[in-house]
Amino acid sequence: MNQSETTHTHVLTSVDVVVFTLVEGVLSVVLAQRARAPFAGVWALPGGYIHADEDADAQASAARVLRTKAGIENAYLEQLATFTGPARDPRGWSVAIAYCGLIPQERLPAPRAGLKIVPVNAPGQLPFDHGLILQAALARVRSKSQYSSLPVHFFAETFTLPQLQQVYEGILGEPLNKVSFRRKMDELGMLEPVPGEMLAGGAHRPAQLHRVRPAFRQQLALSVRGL
Amino acid sequence: MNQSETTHTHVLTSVDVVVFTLVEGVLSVVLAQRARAPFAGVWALPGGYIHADEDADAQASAARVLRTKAGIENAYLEQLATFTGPARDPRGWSVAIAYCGLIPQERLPAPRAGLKIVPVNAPGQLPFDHGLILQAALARVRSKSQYSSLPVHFFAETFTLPQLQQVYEGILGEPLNKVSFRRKMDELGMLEPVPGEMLAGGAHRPAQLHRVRPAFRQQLALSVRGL
DNA sequence: CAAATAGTGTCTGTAAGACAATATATG
DNA sequence: CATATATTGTCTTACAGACACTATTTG
Repeated sequence: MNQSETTHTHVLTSVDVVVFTLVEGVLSVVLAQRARAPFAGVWALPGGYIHADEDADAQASAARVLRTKAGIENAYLEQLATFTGPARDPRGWSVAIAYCGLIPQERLPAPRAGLKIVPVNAPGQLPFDHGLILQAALARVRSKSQYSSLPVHFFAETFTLPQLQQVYEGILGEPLNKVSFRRKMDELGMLEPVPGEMLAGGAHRPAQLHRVRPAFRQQLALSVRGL
Repeated sequence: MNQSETTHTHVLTSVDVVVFTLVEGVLSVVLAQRARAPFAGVWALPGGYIHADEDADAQASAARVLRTKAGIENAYLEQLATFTGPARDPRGWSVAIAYCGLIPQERLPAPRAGLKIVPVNAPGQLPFDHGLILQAALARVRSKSQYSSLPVHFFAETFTLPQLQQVYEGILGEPLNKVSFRRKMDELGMLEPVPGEMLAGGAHRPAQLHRVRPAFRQQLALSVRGL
């Protein structure tokens, strides 16, 4: 071995997770208060070191971090990007594998100290490069919402098409055509009506409840064109 | 600090680079022969450890690895994904930040021992999870070629629209409509004709040479719809 | 001028959005 | 029945692909 191969200087390797949820239609992100230095007491994205002895891969690390530091389980997770360099963490050259998560609000744990949900438009000042990571996650969610079924992960079991459309509109920040939206959802073929289940919500016709077809539960449906 | 934070078990952190080029219209990938264990002598994706003392970030590591292990400079690089886990490298739990690169064939170094360019369809058996990484890179290039200007990075300075269309067709593996292709390229607004420069290539009308507008040199033009 | 490829004009079909009609709840 | 929202039908418009025509070179 020559020197360049033996000098694999150790770098700090961690995961950071951006978990989105919808709070009354507003796209929001989960922040956790840091327990220790650096930035002790500061609100930040949930993150932590990889535990080589227990994590099957970095996504498992992300799930573990969410569970232990935020009490969150069963979020939909996908890898976002990896943020690296000598300056992003004061402890030294670091690698942060960032994950992007979606979860319905009702699956979040009860409000607790050290955990808060804030609108993505006003996250406050974030430590490290967490502001950058948040922006990247936001761009990812908005981008994928234009051509995939990603937003269904904001719902637990069943939902109506008008509810789903509202969620898409909340994420994308623009109104969508009702007919086109329903046509698209129909073409994606990923939803099915729950027989006999309607959501009555006022002095008007109730809406049909839908759910994700089992075959699509773990995967996303991608549309070739936009929604 | 509690135990879970002090036990940030060290993991091996490296970069792997998938560099694509076109060899007579065939999408091909650069492989380097491994100099040392594990898999000494085996053909693999160029890769190496991050050097915290000299790399500004992981992309700089990837550029350095390409330069030192393959003699490649000035490739267009973008981060692909990060591959992790205890099993992908026999040395232990590892993190490989994978990059995807594009380069025109004429910018590749002269043929040398320990370096080869093989068609993506017949890369041979690759060590680690490099087969998986290659497939992911391939999917990325094909996907982005459907809605972005990514393939212009297979050309050095100037090219004709028919040449560019052939490249898109080679990557996507299907013929494209000439009129639609030119309309799209025009809409993207990223190309400009080189005044007076034509490519005469036979007993027929010569083609106008184009180049990427300076403003788009370092970025991609994204089309909302497909090409 | 014949042949070959470059580049353009135009038609047609498909898909998205606008508009509006119908359906079904509550009070 | 008045009202409000769900759901569906239909028209219009925009855009991608098919087709064909013109342009320009070599031999």
